[in-house]
Amino acid sequence: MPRISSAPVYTPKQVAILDGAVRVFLRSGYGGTSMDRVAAEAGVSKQTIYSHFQDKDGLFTAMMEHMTIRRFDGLFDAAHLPGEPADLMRQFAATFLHKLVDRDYIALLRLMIAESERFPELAKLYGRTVIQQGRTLVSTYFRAHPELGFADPEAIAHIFVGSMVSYVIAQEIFYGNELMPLSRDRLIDSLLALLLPPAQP
Amino acid sequence: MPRISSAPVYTPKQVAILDGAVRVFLRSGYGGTSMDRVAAEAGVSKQTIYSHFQDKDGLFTAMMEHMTIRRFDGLFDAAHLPGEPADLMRQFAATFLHKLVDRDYIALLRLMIAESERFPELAKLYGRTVIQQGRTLVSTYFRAHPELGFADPEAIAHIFVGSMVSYVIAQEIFYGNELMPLSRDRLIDSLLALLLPPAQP
DNA sequence: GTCTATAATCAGATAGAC
DNA sequence: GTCTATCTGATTATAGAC
Repeated sequence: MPRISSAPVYTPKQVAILDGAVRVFLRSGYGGTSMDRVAAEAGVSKQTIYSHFQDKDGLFTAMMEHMTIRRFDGLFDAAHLPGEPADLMRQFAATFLHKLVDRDYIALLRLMIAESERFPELAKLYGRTVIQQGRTLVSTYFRAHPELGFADPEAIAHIFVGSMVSYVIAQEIFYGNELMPLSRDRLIDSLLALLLPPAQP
Repeated sequence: MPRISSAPVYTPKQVAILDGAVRVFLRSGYGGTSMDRVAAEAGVSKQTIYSHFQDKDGLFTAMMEHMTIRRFDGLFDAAHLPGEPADLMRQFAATFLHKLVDRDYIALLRLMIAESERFPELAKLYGRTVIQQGRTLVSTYFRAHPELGFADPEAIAHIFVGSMVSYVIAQEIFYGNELMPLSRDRLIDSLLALLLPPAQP
């Protein structure tokens, strides 16, 4: 089965460099990361990095692609299970939110947004791998269940996925948990109440 | 009427510096901005900037606060109009989306997210001024209209506001407009269809 | 292939004249 | 208060030995 993006194959030393780069870039951002720091974190010399990756941009790009593909490859595979829409959608939402509310995931999202103008190809890769894949999966499911009565499955899919993404941004990045708490369960309950109103007898 | 945040008063020269800082920071980010560039853009010398603002961090903080307060002060004031919920909510959504889909607004949002870890007080200011204010306004409206039948008005308010915020992020920052077009009208139509299902006779 | 040492550049911050 | 000129440290990238 062909994938949207294919992951490059890396040698163990390259993986060590990438892992060090992940730790530093995700914590300090692009501008706040020095190649010396990456070298120290990866346990290699700086020249070794330059011999495997073209320059700082090349290392950053490789690391971000690596993370995006690794983290989301297969994320949506388990969602084709049978079952009642209410159960399936609740489980999908809970799994998706659980993946999103994660230190590394949030740092990756923040960095993708931060550098989306300087690295548009990275932003597009992320758009295809995460956002488009999620939205397409959900809208395909909605299309297969016309009894749900959605006139525009893609727009509904965006609302479903997008309110979870914005939840993470509001609560985790903009410190909403301190200012205006809102539990994941409350979000999921209200989402399902909107999408699956109780059937009329 | 007291406001959540009070805007500092700046002299004309300080405003000129801040305006130059806005242009450079929003375009190039924090790390990509040099004080020399800001000085050139503002038409003053670098030392003049340092005499008015403590250092690069201080200038950045002042500029971001300035933008946040200027841009959103009064944004939500006109939303207390009477009218049918369907009309009012459609107009609110259209106005809100129109404000959000704007070059400067998107650049500010991107920069806030990018620097939210290094400048947590800025992120909290943004959370209070934009996100919390929007969510509170909408949930207050929902509470005043119990006939809408929302069990958890705050969660519904998040879904309403959050799907618009994530729409901007997906379509404008992650190049969704090229990969998976979705017009504002389709989003608003589906949002209102979910929130305001046709009344049963 | 990998390391140590170094070159060249750049940016934040300041000194001192006017 | 504002400007020109400068200092200092950090950073990217490379040269050359092993």
